[in-house]
Amino acid sequence: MINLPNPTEAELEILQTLWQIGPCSVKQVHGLLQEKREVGYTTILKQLQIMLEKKLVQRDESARIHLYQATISEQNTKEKLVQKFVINTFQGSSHQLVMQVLGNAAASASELEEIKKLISQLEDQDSNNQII
Amino acid sequence: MINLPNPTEAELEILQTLWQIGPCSVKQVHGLLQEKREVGYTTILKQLQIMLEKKLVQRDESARIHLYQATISEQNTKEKLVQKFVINTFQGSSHQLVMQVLGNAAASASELEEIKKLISQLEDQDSNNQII
DNA sequence: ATTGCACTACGAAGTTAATCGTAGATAAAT
DNA sequence: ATTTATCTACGATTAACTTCGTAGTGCAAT
Repeated sequence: MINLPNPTEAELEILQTLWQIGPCSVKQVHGLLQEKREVGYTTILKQLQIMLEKKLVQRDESARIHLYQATISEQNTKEKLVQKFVINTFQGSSHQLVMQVLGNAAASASELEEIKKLISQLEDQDSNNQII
Repeated sequence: MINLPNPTEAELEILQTLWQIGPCSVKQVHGLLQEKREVGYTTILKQLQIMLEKKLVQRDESARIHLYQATISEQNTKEKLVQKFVINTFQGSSHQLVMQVLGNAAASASELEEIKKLISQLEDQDSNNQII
């Protein structure tokens, strides 16, 4: 599996809708994005064509209306983006990022609960690793 | 206080060194960055001049060797960068970002401790807010 | 005084992103 | 069969970023 380039900002915006609704036409993508901001139809079309060249998406050309879908997973893409961001902004310290975000964003009690739960799981894993 | 533009990637790299060592000359910045990657002296000089125009830095021109320093704080800058990143990548859900990072990066036990401590503090604040 | 060094100023080139307009092709509607 | 609407293809533009070379300026050392 070759390594595809990270999506740009505009590309990510499009990917988000592809991840959300699955294979779809330019028109559909444009329709959804149009709700968020003013953007031309051919802009989206062109972006999708560029993304096709970059292999960020693939398309079904069997019908006249082409259907596009993402070739990269949401999870994996976001992992890479986070990784790059952490390197650029926090010199690789993801721990610093977490502290920053938690200190900053007013997390709800239930969200904090969820995070605590995840931490417990991680700690369990850690201790297992050490025991084994 | 007017709102300055977010620093670009190259600008952020320079800002990190300014934050680290305080007011300093082009030569000093270049020296430090040179350790990380090959980069020309005038590249850094030009960047600093551009950053000066953008008011991301200010400089002391009293001596022949100009001294640059950041006009924006590390904390505040990173907050804004994180905010933008969360919007672009996680559609505004910083909670999602935290889950992603924690699940991903192998945090050390002590780091997890630190995060737990912060969460406890946040929870205390929350309950206080609710009581009052 | 002349030469050489260190620093700044500035322009220019190369890239990448993002956006859109126009033209061409295909299908649908009259 | 023409016209109309809908899509795709493609070129062009604009702006931002990054990088560096060259030229100029002033200080220092001979």
